[in-house]
Amino acid sequence: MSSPVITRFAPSPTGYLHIGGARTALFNWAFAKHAGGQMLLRIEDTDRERSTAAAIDAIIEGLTWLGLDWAGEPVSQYGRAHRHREVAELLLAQGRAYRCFCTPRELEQMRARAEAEKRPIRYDGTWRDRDPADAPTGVRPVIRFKAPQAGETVIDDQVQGRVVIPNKDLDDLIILRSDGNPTYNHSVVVDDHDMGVTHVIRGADHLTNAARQMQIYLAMGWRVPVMAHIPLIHGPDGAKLSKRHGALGVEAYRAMGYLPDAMRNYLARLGWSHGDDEIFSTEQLVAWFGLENVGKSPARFDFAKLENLNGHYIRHTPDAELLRQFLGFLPHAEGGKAMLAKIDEAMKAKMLQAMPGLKERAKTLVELMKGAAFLFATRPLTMDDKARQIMADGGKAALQSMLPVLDAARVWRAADLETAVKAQAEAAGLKLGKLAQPLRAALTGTTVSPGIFDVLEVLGREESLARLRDQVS
RNA sequence: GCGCCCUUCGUCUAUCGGUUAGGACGACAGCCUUUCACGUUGUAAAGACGGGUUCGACUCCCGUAGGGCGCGCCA
Repeated sequence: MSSPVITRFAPSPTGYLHIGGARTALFNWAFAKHAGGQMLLRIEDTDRERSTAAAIDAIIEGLTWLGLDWAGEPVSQYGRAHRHREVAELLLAQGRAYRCFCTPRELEQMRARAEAEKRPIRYDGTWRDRDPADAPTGVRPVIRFKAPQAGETVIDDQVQGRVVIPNKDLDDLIILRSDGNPTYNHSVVVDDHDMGVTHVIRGADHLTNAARQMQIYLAMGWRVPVMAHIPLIHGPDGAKLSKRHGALGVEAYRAMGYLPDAMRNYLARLGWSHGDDEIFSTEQLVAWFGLENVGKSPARFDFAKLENLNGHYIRHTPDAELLRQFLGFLPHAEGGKAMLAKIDEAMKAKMLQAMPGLKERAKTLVELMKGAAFLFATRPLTMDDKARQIMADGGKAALQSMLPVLDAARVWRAADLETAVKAQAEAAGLKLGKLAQPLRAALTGTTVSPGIFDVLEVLGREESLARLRDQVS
């Protein structure tokens, strides 16, 4: 029996939980749960300017919405700075690190020169073996890790395989800034070690960092955790995921009306697979998840598939539960709060009644919201001047002739009504090209509606049907 | 520029040396439905390229091309 698995999700508070981060969290979570272990949450908040309470809340809320939990309280990396400093001093004392007195300006010049000469951009090791007595006055030094210069660093990655990086390509990284604060690569190692993390699962953008971090583990004589670098998510064009491609926070997806279950399912399938299984429960994900089934190539984000999946989850969620989720979604939706304010118990009952017809047509909760809008229309429905004119011009006759058809149909949508009215009008020899739009608005009270007969069903068929006839005649 | 990684239908993927290269989304066509949606049936659609290794390569090796990531006193 091996030691319990401990994974961690370690986002930096950027203001929202990035979709890629959400998937990383999901993988960490699923892996830990699968192994009967647990996931920890650490906020990489050493960049004080970015680390606001709101940014941290966004991460926690995003994870919670996705249904991912973690053990214990979130760890603040910044809060552990003293420990990072302590380890840096230890490395210094052991001769595994040294003080570097180069100024940022000098380093910049060094980089510029290297670039101009087409040389690898790397710290040249000026202070690596230089006598600290040569130190210029007035320069606060940083502490650099004394990285091995020969040989290679090998990462036995669970996803990427055996990755070999020549040590000559890794320079002496700064572990402690001149202001005494630790840098990322150093903090990560100290924290992961101290927190007992057994498996580090993170984005492939950290692969090179893994090599540098491993050198620190080795220098400290610490056990190196199992590494797994999962491929990044790309945009539809194969390039980096941009804002317009979906590089949004999970909050944005929530606002777009995606169900957390659908999101979780979609994200899990992005880069991971279990044979031909496409739709699976969280329990199945946990039961099936393994690093060996994570692919190595980046996956493109595909809204069409997400939407399809979301539609499936909406359709398969029991009405009452869907209503509950819908109500919880409204505060996050554009215009949702206004709708929420109009929802009382009676309205909830109506919505529940209309739900079977509604959810069949909605791929997102936003569509569900639009679909439900007809329930809020005030009655009797009113016609605007334009509609009235059209009715006088022959629209009334056309519509009247349609009543038997309307009556027979179980469900009508505004868009369909438009088509049907046009067809009917043409058959009657009427010029009603412009009839549909205003008529639609007039009859349903909204521009988007699942249709008249949904209204009738919910309000009471007889009465409303009579009211509709009144309007037309 | 240097290092590392990636490459099967448009997209997500299965395949772990021998398959008619399978599934899903999307697309198209039909059925169901007096509309839409749902459902359902079917069609088109892939191993980047070039060399090897092997009786046999999508699968293993090398190269080329294309793409990605990294190279901060950011994380």
